[in-house]
Amino acid sequence: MRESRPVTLITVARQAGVSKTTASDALTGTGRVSPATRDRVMQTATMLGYVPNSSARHLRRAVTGTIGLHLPEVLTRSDYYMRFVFGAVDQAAAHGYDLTLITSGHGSVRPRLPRVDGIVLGDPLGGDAAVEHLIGSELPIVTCERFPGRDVLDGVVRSEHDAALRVLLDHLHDAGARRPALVVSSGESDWAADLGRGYREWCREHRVEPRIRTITFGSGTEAAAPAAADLLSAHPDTDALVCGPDGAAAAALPVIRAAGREAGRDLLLASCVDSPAMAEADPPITAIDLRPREAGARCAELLFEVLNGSAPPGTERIHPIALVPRASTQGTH
Amino acid sequence: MRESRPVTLITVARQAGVSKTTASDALTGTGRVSPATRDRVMQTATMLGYVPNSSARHLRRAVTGTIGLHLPEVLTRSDYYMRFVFGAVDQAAAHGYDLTLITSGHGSVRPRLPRVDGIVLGDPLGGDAAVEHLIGSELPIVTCERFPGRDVLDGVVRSEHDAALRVLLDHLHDAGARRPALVVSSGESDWAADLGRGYREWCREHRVEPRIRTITFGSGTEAAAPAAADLLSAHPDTDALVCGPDGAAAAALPVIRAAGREAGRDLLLASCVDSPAMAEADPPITAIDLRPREAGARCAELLFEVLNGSAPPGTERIHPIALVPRASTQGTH
DNA sequence: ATGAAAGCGCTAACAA
DNA sequence: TTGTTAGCGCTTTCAT
Repeated sequence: MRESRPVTLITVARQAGVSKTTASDALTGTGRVSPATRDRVMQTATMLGYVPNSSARHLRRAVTGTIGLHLPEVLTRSDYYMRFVFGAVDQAAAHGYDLTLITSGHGSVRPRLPRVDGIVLGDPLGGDAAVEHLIGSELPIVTCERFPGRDVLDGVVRSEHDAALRVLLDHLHDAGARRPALVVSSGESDWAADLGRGYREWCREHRVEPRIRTITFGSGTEAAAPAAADLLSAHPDTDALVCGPDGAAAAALPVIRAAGREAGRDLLLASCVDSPAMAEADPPITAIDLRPREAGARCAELLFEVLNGSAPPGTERIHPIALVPRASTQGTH
Repeated sequence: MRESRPVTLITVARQAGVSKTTASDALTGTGRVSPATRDRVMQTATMLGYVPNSSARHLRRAVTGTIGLHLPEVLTRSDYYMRFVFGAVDQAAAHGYDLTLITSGHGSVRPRLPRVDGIVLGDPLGGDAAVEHLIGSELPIVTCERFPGRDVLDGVVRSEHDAALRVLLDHLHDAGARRPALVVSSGESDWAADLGRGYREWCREHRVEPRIRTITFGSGTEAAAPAAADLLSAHPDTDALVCGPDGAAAAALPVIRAAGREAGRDLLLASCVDSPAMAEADPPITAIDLRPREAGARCAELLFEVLNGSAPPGTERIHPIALVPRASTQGTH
């Protein structure tokens, strides 16, 4: 037997012997009703299993109860973004919000604005038309990492990737590496730009020549292997390899073996993005844990604060990230 | 300047010189209006950038426009589930539906039923209290894989894992393996039960003794390594290792090396769940591609058909899966 | 401290 | 073929 009739506010009100208004005020806790009636109403509500109809509520309040999330189109390849999404969904749910994934709308001609109260942009890429379009919408926007070439919008959650990379390079140095090389994505993303900068600065300070190979953002691991191979053949005395893109370090492992080197011994290897693949590689690969789930949650959190006015526009929050040392940077001591 | 006033149905109607109803009928395509006015209304709608207010629509139609998705609590560890979710979200979006992730509600005492029009259960585990609760809700339910010990609910999308495993075992046999072993999850999931059955049948037909180690569903890769190690030391003449759980095969690689064996040469290795980690392992690991994204999409699709009555209750759909041979099962020919 | 009434934007029923 | 009216469930005036 299907549920006969959903329990509405009126059901509760009648049962508790009060008006719609009072019932509403009691349940939403506006502090307008006496504690006594409030308790009574709440009790009957729980008893009847009342669940507010969010469509009606949203209609009345002229909000959607939904936030939008846009990510670069590398989704399925990336453990990082998957976790980021779940963190954001979690946090949204905790605030009673839904989350809609905003696709870049390859199909539709004029990408329609989604019905959302605000937007989170994960790793906004410079030159991304969809991102530009969203920014033009005047909706509250929080980004994860800065949008290259623009001021902070309503809010930003970002990490100090340059500093973290320098910690990683110091760690490699401690393990004996003197000529570290870097495989990194091109700089449309603030993250990649940060990494490049941190690396170059470190090299300057340590008076070593930068050895960089750049691959397309989101190109994934196919591009990483050739880049690593090229790097190792061009500079055979490289004693440490740092890979930026998610998963690239794992893809470099076969290349390293093919070059007759041994990861973790005569060639240190590290990744700027941690993932299960890094932990389970052989040898396990040292990586920077970007804590994507927390990052996603914090972006959503900040957006809610912007929405309710408790965070001023332009708020910037630093999301801490951490080095996870593993066998791949053990060296020979 | 914030958007002055959202464009509503009335705006469109007035602009097109028709009534609310006609505008509505024109835009929803009920076939009540003349083609001429229909075109005119649609044109003004696009011109004004009209976006229907889904809260109002849902309120009126007495639906939520949302489907629920419940998964076993192994989410973050599993590439499979991540993809599954995105497939379902995609499909839902294509039908104008939102998707709410249903958590097992560790926090709340009495797990509240979510406001959804129907539910997809991914890999429902026997004995899962949250799943039982959802099933008791009388909401339309579609499962991915059968719910152990129960009849098909409103619909099921499932794959023939036993058959696929037999194809895999034949493949190993062709590559010279005669004594294959299996690491699999315990049988609360229909998937794992299927695998166990397929393996035992194959063994019986080929007159070899089954060599199985069982680990907890969702325990991830920590449990897989010891199980594999135990298997190899108990049966040193094992010449092929098949791992069920997502990622377990990659975790087995170090164990295999430690045992002095070489994966793909004197010990074939395969996984029952494909993932990027399998493709990028060294050597790349043969696996069964479960096509999770498509599976998620098909579950959502079937649920929609159940909701609009075009699929009869109890509908069962087979989701094809495929073996992806890689170097890890090359053997010595 | 509480009620009554209006109305959010939409669609289904009833008219014409 | 089209228009008018009512009402989905809720919150917000405005009144008491």
